[in-house]
Order: sequence, then structure tokens, then C-alpha cells
Amino acid sequence: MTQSNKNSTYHHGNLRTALLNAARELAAENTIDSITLREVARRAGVSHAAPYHHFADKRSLLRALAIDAFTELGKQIKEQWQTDPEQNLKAIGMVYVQFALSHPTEFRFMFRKTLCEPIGTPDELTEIANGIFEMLISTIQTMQETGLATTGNPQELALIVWSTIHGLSNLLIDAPIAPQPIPDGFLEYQIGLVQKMLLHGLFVRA
Amino acid sequence: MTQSNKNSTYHHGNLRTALLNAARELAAENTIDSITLREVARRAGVSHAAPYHHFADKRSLLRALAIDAFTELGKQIKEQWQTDPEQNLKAIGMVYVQFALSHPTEFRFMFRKTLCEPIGTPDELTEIANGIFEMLISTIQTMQETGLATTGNPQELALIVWSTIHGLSNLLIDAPIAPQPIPDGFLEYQIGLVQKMLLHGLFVRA
DNA sequence: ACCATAATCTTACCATTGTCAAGTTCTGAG
DNA sequence: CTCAGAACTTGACAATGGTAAGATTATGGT
Repeated sequence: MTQSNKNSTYHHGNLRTALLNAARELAAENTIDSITLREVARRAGVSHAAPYHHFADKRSLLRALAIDAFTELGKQIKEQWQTDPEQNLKAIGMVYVQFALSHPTEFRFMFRKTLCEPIGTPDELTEIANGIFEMLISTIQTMQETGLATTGNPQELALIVWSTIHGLSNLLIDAPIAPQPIPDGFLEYQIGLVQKMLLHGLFVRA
Repeated sequence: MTQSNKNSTYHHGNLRTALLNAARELAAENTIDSITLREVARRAGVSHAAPYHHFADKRSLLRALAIDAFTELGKQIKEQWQTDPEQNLKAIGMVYVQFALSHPTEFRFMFRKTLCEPIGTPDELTEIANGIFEMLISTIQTMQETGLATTGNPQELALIVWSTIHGLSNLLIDAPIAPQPIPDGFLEYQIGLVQKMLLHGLFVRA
């Protein structure tokens, strides 16, 4: 009764993505814990119950953010993909850490296990993450086939590789140490160290 | 009026630690996000406003948990400390990852930057974390002095070392992959890989 | 021993949040 | 055209973090 909008904006048209964007915005301004369904709705210019027609609950909204982030990361890695496996290994590292640094809030979402589906459910999040992980594994396998790396379980080797770049990303973002802001060239240098370490320490040529 | 306890339990006596324990319990049962000040108070058998006499707010309570966890980790590392720097490097890695695996919720607290003091404030959390980090740095320095490692900025090297074990810990706990539960001997093997990688890849002897 | 003062805890209250149920408005397929 | 259902709104509920004011107990200085 109060409102008599002539223009029919009763249906938002693209609310789902508007909500996701609002949530990202909110997270960037503050913390990922400061995301509030009601504030998200408010920013999308919609009532506080509207989101429930696009997401089952708050967790689902957050999970969608995590899925989006993983998808984007995968996309960025694929864009850098070439034929040389050694090159690809480096690309994965650089893209990964840079993604974490330039989208810290999104990066944090990706590893909040709370957001995953209950155990046993086939999880979209898990699938996408596994997709990226398998790019790493196959890179290592290629390196092994071409004699660039030692034999060994590629899965276990890949876990170590992922650990190094994931750990670096995490520490740079969230460790209660870290020299902020990060100096110029620091990233390249550190990634270089990691690269060297992997090639000479893990993938020892026979 | 309702209660007329003869025994004077009006003062809890040790509420602060009781609250912390209740919080840890709650986190372990569910998620660290499921911690509720009111439920914590309930479990400690105390009114919902009582915690505010021991912690400024919820964040302070959680921060105390993080500080406790860092302290405990530091203690465990020191217990394994010996003279051989190579041995110490291994000890740090093992203790670190094992701590993460056996106290996953506490481990997660340690790296929720939200819990740190506002930027600029001298932060107890940062201090303790730096203390552990410096044990790593000094280990590397010792290795350099005794010719076990190449020259290079010990701080930067330490960051890489920390990254590897931190990343491994994180992935094992929170990555949406990870073969759960972790097979027997898996940990030792992976840490072995890391160790090998560091010694042959990062700390190349001249 | 005594009492003021501070520490500890309680009750009452507020705004905000996540979620649900029931109603309202729009849209598109038949 | 119409009407089933999708997209939204309003209103309510219990629970939460936080504050304020009062009750209770401990403590130290005299």
C-alpha cells in the first residue's frame, strides 16, 4: 500500500548475481564474516527475504561465492596454459599466488570447509577444486614422461607442489607476520625460489 | 529469589579458562563459526553477560584461543629442540603438521586475521607468531654458518620453508580434496618429501 | 575486626540477524 | 485471456552480540 511504483521493478531481473556482487563488495569492505544476508539484500535493493528465492540459506550464498572463485582461478590458469610443462608449473604458481593477493577475500572463501556440502554429498566445490588439482597432476606426469622429473606418485608430488604455493599465498594474506605491503618484485623472487626448490629438490632427474 | 545456593558459587573462581575450554569444546563439536558467547557461558554454568568481565567482546575470546594455540605450538616445538639444525628443521615440520592435524580447530583460529588487533596496535598474537618464525630463521642461519645451506636472505628462505609446511597443513585440513582419513605413514612420507625438497632444492650447498 | 571499594556475576533490555510462513505482484505457457 | 507458478514483500520468531544497572562476594587498608 505504501509503494506504488509505476515502473515494474518488482522483479529484479538479475537478482542472483546482484546478491553475489553485493556480498563480494561487503566482504571486501570488511571481513568475510561481516557478510549479512540482510545487508546483502539491502544493497541489492530488495527485501530481506528475497535472497531465499535464489539461495537455500546463507551458507549456499557463500558457497556460490567459493565456487565462483574456484572457477575464476581455473579460468585464469587455463589462459596461461602452454605446451611446456615446466612453463605450466610456473604459470600455476604465479597465477595462484597472484589470485590470492589480488582477491584475498575470495581466496579465503575457497577454503572455508564449513561451506562445503555435508559429507557424502557430491559437492560442486570439490569437483572444481579437483579439476584444478588434476591440471597440476597431469603437468607433473608430463614432466615425468619427458624425463624432466623423477618418478614417484604424481598425486603425492602434486600435493607437495600445491602445498608450497598454497602456503605462500596463505601466509602472505593471513599470517600474523608478513611485511605489509609486499615490496616490488618480492613475489617474483619468492615464486622463483619455489620453482628452483621444486625443480632441484623434488623433481630430481635420474 | 529463585536460587538460594548455600555454597557460595556466585564467583566461579576460574571462569576465564572455563570459558575458553567451553569454546574449544564447542568448536570441536561443530565449527569455529558455531561458537556462541551465550552457549559458551551456558556451558560454563554462568549467565550470558558474565563473559564480558573477562573478555572485552567475542573477538577477544577468540583471540585468546588463537594465542593459546600459538603458545602451545611453540612449546611443542621447543620440546623437540636439539643442537643439530637439520634435525630441528625436521622437528618443526613434523610438529607443525601434526599439531594442525590433531588440533584442526585450534589451528584454524591461529590464522583468522580477523582476530588480530587493529593494524598498528602491538599485537600479542603477532609477537608469538614471530617468535616461532624466528626459530625457523635462526635454524636456517645456523645451517648457513655450518655450510649446510647456501647463502641467501634467511628471512626469505624461512618464508618458503614455512610456506611448505603451512600449506601442507592447511590442505590436509581444509582443502576440498584430500583423501580422508589420512593413511598410516602418509604424513611421515610427505614430510620426508618436503625435507628432501628443501635440502636439495632450496639449500643447495656451494 | 571492619568496612569501603573493586571484582565478579545477574537480570533486563536493545538492535540485528537468519529463517519461515503467508500474502502480493508479475510473467509466460497453453 | 487466464491462471499456475516464479519472484518478491511483509511480518513474525527465536537466538545472538552487546550494554546498562543492580546484586553479591571478595579483598585490602586501617
